Amino acid sequence: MDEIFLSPYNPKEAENTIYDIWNKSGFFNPDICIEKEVTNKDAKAFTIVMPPPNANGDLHAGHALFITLEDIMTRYKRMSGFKTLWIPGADHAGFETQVVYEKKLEKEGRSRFGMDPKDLYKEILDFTLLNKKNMEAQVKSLGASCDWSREKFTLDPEVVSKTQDTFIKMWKEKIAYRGKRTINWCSKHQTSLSEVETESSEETSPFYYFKYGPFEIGTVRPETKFGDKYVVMHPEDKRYLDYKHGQKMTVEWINGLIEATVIKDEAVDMEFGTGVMTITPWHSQVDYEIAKKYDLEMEQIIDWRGKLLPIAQEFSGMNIKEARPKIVEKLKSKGLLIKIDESYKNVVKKCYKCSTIIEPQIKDQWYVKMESLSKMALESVDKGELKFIPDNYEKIFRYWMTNTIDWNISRQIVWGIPIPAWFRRGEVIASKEKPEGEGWIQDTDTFDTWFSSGQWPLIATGFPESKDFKEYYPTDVMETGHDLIFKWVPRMVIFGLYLENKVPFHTVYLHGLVNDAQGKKMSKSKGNVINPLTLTDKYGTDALRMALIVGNTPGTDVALQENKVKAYKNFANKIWNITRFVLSSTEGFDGKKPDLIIEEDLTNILELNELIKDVTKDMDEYRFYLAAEKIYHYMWHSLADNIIEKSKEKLKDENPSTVKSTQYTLLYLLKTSLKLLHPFMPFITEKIWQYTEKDSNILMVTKWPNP
RNA sequence: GCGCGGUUAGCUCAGUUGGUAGAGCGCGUCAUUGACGUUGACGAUGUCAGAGGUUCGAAUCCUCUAUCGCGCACCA
Repeated sequence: MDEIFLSPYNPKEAENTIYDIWNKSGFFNPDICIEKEVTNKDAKAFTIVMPPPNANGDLHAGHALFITLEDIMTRYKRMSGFKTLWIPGADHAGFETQVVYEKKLEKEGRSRFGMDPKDLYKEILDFTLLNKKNMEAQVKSLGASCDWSREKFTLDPEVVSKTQDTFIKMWKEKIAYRGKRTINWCSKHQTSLSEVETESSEETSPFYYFKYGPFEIGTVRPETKFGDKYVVMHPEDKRYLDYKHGQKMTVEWINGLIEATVIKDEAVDMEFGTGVMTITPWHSQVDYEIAKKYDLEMEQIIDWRGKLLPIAQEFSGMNIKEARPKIVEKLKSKGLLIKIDESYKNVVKKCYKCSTIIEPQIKDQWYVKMESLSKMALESVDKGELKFIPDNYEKIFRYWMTNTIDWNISRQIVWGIPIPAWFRRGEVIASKEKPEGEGWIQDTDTFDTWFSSGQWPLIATGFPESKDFKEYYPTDVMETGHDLIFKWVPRMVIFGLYLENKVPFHTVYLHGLVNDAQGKKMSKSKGNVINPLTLTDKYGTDALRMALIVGNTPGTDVALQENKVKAYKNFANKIWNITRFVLSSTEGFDGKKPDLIIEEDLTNILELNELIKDVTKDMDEYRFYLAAEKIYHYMWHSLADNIIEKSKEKLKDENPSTVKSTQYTLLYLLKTSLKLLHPFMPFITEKIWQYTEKDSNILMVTKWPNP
């Protein structure tokens, strides 16, 4: 027996060398598995595309969970004889990274405004590439058996080019279009945001009632009201039957007299407030719809920095927050303020990154028509081409796909894939090259990250024509966080169907959030963020992996408790000592199956075979949380506590065939257990394999046991 | 308001098609030095949120209620 077993298991030491052994073996790459004949040439493919971690910082606990899950699937399938490919990636994470970088600039007393966009881009690129290396090293330290030779970065030239091609195709087919409409504007980040990049929170705000000619109008936003010259009410509202649609009247307003026009429209809720409202089409989605319907004038009141425009006269240039009380004060002094309801609750939409209140603005943007695309996505679910784990997410997916609005794909940030479009007066052309003729100006906007990420399964496998694409697309499983069920998953499905007429994967496995030990969401402000790498340093990667997997059902959030990680470190040591016992008890044993296996050993082998059956079924049905626990329980409480205990007597038996039978069985049980455990605890199992199977291939490519 | 999910041992959570409740941590008693003290043996603790229903039988299926969490939408 090797001396290494005389001291307790040292995860750090093992992990440092084991990953290199795997990596150098080349077996992360299915081509090499075939070349070296550990996988059959005509084996069925199993492919996972890794959701590319953002290359803008350290991995968090959620990454550790998803890497573990995907690694378990990958290792299991590889051992089961599949031509297994797990493609890693790195995400430039457009807006996310730009926000991270802007914070960095802010700390340095700098700002992106005033910087040359090219310089800014270069700086963010350097920052990202540096972090990309860091991120990759962390992914490796978690044991990910992905094929690094196929890694892709979301800003690789071919990725950029293919993303742009898709856009041009969509433009030619009129699925992507240029449109002027209400957008979500973050005045801090100076960009528009999609619906999923905003978050709403309920707040209590003063609700003001003002006199507007003969009417009383209510509003929470007096600062937008300068230009309000349309007063809207429901056509059937009995209180206002005397007023006719289109009727004009002169009313006293914030900065003097204004000519107001009566508009009658069903959009007004008669029950709400006084049933009368004035509209501000430029800064409200609902108002915009009304204005468009009657072809009303629209005027911008608030500029892109959140300041009032000259229309506000004396308030011009003032920040809206500061202006609001002053405007109310002025209206009050003119006798136009009727009352203030201080307990009004409304929902405020905010930038999900900086919580700046979103200012609806009207702006030309690029949109993708969603209706026909979401219909295709729904059909693929109907046809059973797309399965969700857990299955209740199918409902959420359907809900999301039945309520789609056109998708704003342009962002006013430099860090991203440029939108290949050109403008000249009223003309628009989508093209990578500058169109013929003079006067064309290139679009400076970039794509929403999800526009490129949505094509990731295609692009990562080499769409549209590579050898890999033919072999590995459609992929098999998309494993990602349940919060991406509406942000990302539908977009991948849509692009897969749109570009290739196939769903990009047949199974969507959704994991939950990793919370702190009390089950509370981790957040920097609460200070309860657990860095997975401090846990792996302390207890080993295998232990963290087990702690994240056991008992964690798909879709359910998991509480990450240090105690639990520690418990699996103990387990690792237990395995180490089982090995120590088995190796020391089988010294001199030739390893060959003896002619006689005594009855007790047969029973033991049968028991393990039952476990293999059970675990294999769990693995096939994605119940990793059960499989892991069963193997754990078997090794500790059957193999160690019972079988090994009893073997001590048998090994002293006078009959050499009893001894041989016992030795053979102990080795068999240990080695088989290691195979079963390998996808979950790859490091320690591989490490031990080096001592139990000196002459054979590495455990990673050893066949999964048959019962 | 609508939707989804949870409510099981002190804590964090499992419980796959309905068949006398499980894990880890924690707790109690005992053991003690040749696999392992990062240990072993034994043990305690649950009206499975509540009520009603289906069933020979319900933590599991159905209905309602309470409560927590999350998501979406909220109209000036």
